[in-house]
Amino acid sequence: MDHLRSILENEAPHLLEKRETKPRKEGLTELTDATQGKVVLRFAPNPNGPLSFGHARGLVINSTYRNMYDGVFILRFDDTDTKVKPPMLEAYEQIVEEATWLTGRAPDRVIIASDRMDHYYQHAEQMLENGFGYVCRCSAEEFKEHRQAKTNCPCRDQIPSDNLTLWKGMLKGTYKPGDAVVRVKTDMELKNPALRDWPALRIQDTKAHPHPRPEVGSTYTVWPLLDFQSAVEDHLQGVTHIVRGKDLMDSTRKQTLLYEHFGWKYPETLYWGRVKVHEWGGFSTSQMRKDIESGLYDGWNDPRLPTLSALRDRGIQAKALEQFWLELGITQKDISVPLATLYAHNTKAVDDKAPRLSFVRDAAAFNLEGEHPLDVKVPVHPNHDDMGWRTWTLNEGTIWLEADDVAKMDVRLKEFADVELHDNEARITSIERQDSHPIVHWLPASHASEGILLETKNNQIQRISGQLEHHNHKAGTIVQLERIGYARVMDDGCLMLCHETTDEP
RNA sequence: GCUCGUAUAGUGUAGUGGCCCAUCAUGAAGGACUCUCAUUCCUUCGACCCGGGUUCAAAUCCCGGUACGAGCACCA
Repeated sequence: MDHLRSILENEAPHLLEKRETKPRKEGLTELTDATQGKVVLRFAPNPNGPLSFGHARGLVINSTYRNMYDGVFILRFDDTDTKVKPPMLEAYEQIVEEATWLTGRAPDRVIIASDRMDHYYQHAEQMLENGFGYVCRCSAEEFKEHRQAKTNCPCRDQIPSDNLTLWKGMLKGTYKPGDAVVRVKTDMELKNPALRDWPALRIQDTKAHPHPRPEVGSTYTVWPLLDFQSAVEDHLQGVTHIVRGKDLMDSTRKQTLLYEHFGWKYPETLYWGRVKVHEWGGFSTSQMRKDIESGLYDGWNDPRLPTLSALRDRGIQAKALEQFWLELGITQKDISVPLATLYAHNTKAVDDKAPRLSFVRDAAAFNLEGEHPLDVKVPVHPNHDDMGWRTWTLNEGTIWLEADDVAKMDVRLKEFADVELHDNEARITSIERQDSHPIVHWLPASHASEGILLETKNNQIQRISGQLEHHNHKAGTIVQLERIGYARVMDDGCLMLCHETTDEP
């Protein structure tokens, strides 16, 4: 090897020079077949509750692609189930608002499936007329057997006119839920059992389970299933690219078969794997809904819940969520991530703007003894003089110290003086800083009031009481409590810790 | 069971046959700066699932195994 190297050095030294390393890929991978200005993307959450952490991925990825290609981003409500996953009326508005907050702009288009039933009916009829769909009157169990045995169900051979008659019957309310369903004719021999003559529309009892939107209510009893509704709508909206979870891979295959029947071109599709968060495990919208109704949680923005509104109320910035999801990209791997990663992004988003504030937990009172200047001036932000100063006037002698710091005996009151602690006395030993005194945060009693810091820990909300520095930050401001962490101002006396601490093992 | 998918440091991620004794972030440990246990900066730690094959050359291509995940709903 060394010999070869020396030969090369003499004969062709340029071969030994290191070539420039390829730059690391930045941002999302390019979409295939994407033309600037011609890309149409959509994200379709079920409005059966407000958005949660996982939904942020769909929003961030799709809207980032929208921006990359100067395309169109559609927010679509797939609200076609009134019984198993009934929509929540308030969620429609809230989701649009949350999506706007997260992506920094309103969706280019908002589509509500329950407004567009006529389109789905038309396409169902077209399907029956052209013989690539049929009305199946088998029970779910009966059909399941056909699917497994790869045998055609008797309804499959009905001629279009008979199917149309049955379809009219479905619309008129002749059948009850489960009595009739419209199927897409694929092939019962297909390798993947999920694709064999899949159901496209079914009957729902909207008298017993009305749609929560008053303009829809009990108007319709025949409803499209996701695979059909979504496929037709994607075509009508001219969607060019779909990015979605890989649990929907079979959905793509079903829909591609439908597109072939209609003679449409299916959008380019990308998938991501499942994401779990260490600290949260599994949460489903319907489970959260139950737990809120039963009183286990205070509401959708309960800080223990992984909803977007809860995260937002805890002071997680849209930018941090965006960075977090972009960093994960769109791999199909199933992953489990710690919240620490999100918090690291949030710290970056928040620190430079966060005013500093003192909060003394489990405050112990001390009398200040000794000579000292009357005023203490502390910066609002150590790196930004232009953010101003906090001035504390020490006309009274009482100061607050954290219970945990009291044990240290000799401490440096941050930005002020070294003191010795005896009983309830804090005797000033030096105004100048002496080495080796641990620096602690503190407050003069005249500039502090009783306050509460809320922290989510082990799925509990801890209320930490203490003395909070007087301030006039508006509710919603993210401050940094010195030596504690970032917190969001709830109201004058109450703060919420942004990044909960984890107990050391 | 059938079908489909994925496997790179503790956690994520880059890498599409030679730029790779493998990138970046996060994490952990140490340090500098700092009158915060913050921010910023520096250093260190640590990985190509296993076994075959193709090739002059494999993290990368092929086959097999293993592990994990998803779908097989008249839910989305």
